[in-house]
Amino acid sequence: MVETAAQIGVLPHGFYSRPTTEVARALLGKVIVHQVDGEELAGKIVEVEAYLGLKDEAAHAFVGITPRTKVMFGPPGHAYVYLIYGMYHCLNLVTEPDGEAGCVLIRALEPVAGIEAMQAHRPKARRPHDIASGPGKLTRAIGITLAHYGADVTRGALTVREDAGASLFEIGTSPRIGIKKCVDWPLRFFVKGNAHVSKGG
DNA sequence: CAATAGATCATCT
DNA sequence: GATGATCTATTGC
Repeated sequence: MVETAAQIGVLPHGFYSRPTTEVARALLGKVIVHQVDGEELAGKIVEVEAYLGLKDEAAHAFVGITPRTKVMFGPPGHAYVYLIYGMYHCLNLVTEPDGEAGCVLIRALEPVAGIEAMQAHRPKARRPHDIASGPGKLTRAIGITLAHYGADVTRGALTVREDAGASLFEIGTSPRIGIKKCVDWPLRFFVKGNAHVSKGG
């Protein structure tokens, strides 16, 4: 890799080696950066959901280790990407120490760099807050695919960085969306009042 | 504005 | 062979 200065502010593995709900809340306000052809496509995380592995019937990792879920049982700070409904990718970040399963689903981003390229990836988005306000939307906007499965998010083209500004915001909590098990667990977290959150804000 | 149907395929049984 | 951690367009109040 050629980047050096570009890696400043990247969150270390230790950031992810903690209880999943703690990491989920801490990820709000952080910035996901995907470098494509020398251009940076970046967005601030404004909505996430925690999936607790073996304790959580709604989590993919609940069924145990399979070719798909094994990355969640490995070391933290890696990407878990999967295809849902045959056409949309979802991006998760692996949490908990090596050997324990857990991940955080990234549900919405507020675009901060490379916005024109993101818009080009999402021709159907009519307004800025339509570009990445949903798990399937953001992966398409910044170009995440199954090729990113298992990628180390502390180095390489896809990274997560500290937020540049010391932004203060309130964290909202709600049940997770689109699942059929553990429907009442309050594991969805979002930046209150932010227009880029998937459900109204 | 709310409800619903259709698109489409990797993964697991 | 069934099933989704979704999005969009369309229909119907």
